[in-house]
Amino acid sequence: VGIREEVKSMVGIRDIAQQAGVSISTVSYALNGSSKITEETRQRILKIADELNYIPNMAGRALKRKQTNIIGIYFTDYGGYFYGQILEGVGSTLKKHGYELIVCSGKKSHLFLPEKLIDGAIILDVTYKSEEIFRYANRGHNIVVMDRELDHQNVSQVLLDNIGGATLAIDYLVQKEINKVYVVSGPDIAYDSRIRLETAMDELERYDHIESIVLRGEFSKESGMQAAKAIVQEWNGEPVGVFALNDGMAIGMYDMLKDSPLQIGKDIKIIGFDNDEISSYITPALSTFEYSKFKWGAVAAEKIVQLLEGKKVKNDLIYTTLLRRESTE
Amino acid sequence: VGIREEVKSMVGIRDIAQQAGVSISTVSYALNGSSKITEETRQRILKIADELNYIPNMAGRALKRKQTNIIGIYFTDYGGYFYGQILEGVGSTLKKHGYELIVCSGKKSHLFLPEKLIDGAIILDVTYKSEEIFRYANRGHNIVVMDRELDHQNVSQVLLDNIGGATLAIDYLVQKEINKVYVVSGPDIAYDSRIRLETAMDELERYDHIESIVLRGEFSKESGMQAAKAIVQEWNGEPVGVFALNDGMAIGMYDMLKDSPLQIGKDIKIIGFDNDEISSYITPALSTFEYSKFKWGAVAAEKIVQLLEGKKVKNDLIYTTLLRRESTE
DNA sequence: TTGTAAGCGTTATCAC
DNA sequence: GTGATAACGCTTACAA
Repeated sequence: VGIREEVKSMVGIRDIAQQAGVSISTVSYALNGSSKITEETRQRILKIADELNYIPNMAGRALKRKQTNIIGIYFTDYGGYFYGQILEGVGSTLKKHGYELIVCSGKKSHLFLPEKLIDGAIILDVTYKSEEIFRYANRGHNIVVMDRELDHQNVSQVLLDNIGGATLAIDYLVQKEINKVYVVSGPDIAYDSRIRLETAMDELERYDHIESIVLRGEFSKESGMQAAKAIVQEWNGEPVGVFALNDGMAIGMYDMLKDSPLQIGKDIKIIGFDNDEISSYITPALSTFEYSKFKWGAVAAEKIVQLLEGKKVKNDLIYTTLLRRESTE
Repeated sequence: VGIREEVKSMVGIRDIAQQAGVSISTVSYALNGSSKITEETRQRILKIADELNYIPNMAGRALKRKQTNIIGIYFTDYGGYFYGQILEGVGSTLKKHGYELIVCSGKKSHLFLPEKLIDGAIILDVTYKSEEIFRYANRGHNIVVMDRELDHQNVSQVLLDNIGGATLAIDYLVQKEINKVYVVSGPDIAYDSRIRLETAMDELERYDHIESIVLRGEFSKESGMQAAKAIVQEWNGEPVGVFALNDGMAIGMYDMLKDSPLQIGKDIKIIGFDNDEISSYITPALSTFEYSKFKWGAVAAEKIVQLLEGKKVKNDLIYTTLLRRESTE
């Protein structure tokens, strides 16, 4: 009782060979579609393999082939909608090229690459240190990064056009008859945050009459609420603009502003980034920057395949477009 | 130019052995912390391994050990928020027990189990046929299912308390002075949908004065819109109730009802299931059934670990609670 | 066309 | 305590 049932002794190519009365190499050839074998024996072997429910052992195969045809994608966490779309893009593209995709998270899974469990990695994970990526790239592993700049022969990048987006965000806000613009930043470790912040501040400098204020956030809803609180406290009745560096924080601000005198779209004009699914459902709908997450993933997938095929790979940019909604009138 | 850079010839235990002037078995012992070795030689070997940047090869190890310490979780698709919470639960729990988690999707990845790339599988994926699960279970593989009933020595289940939820949903609606209740179903293949539908209809039969109508949906926003359209068309001015078998469809209904004379919460009282993140942001906020997705995942993870440890495992149920919000007044 | 045998990188059983 | 050596399941020269 309660004793562990051993996995039924696996059927391998030697079992098939024995059944078929041939050698294991013949079986291997038959299974792998080698042309060195009679169509007749192949059929016979295939039939037996099927009857025995043969499924090749990954470890044995990988050990010999030195590849698994599996790509790993790394995210900071498992957060929502955002990743879903990317995964659809990556997954469907990899499938076309005969690769499987697995989603990984956590420090230990970083080893999948040097352990050779996966043939390549796609990274959108701030907790994955660039230094570590470099180390693996130096070992000869192929990697695509979606969240940083990294110059290496074995690494390719697919980044968002944060600069275009952030510039446009500011330009759009300042034409709204506003004298004060808050920029709610993400964490410093996040590349997207750094670039958006830097760009926004540079752009704001071009407008002398605008007072600009940075509020530190963490890309989380909670930090958005904090930022909103600060804004409410120092509000002087004049309309203000807010560029939240992601939608999550903007949504957090909504939660806070609900119980304040500031009316979104009128007293406070908010613009986010990333086009979260929620952004179109909240009231008033949130202006934001959208881009095809599917395409972003698909392009990343193409890059990793090209790297693995030894092709020359250039970096790419995913463009963003402004969605004007009610939060900015 | 463009020639594929070969992965630097991997350093293995034989390289370490050579460097250290010992045999490979000694190295293996040192690395795996065997007590048959001088602390001194161990330190020396560890140092060399570190200098050489040694990382064990997964395939070699898995081949010998016959296990990988990796668990795979299977979802129907990569859809959003819902899965994120579950993954946090599964991932953190598995980590405690020394297992890694990978997220898989797609037919071919089903083979990871018999290929022995993963030690066990957690399934929440309607496209994973029960017949296939049975087949693998019969081969001796351990599996936890979150979306069906399956009686097998090597399979354990962690299901939602759909019956409790659906019963309560109907009871709650009928006390709202309503004479007509629509049930918007999910697809037949989905266990959760079947149980919720069945339960709701059974419960509705107990109320003679209530007219009940089933509208077929697919758990998608689009199918929710279709359902709403049908309801609007036959509306006679009397308030009606709707039990949407998931929040996604309820949200789709909102989209449609926006341009109709029916006012949500007054003319049409809607209740969903699953507590999507969006449900609290839409206006009016959607009444729904919530449950801890984190816990659901955590329990599933515990089950798979227990199965792998050969322990006796019993099935489990995750309870749901009604969130009363404005969509039902 | 088929068989023999070496080897992929580990682990683990023996001897010593 | 350490070292040969045989597996693990598969692929692939090379031989027959």
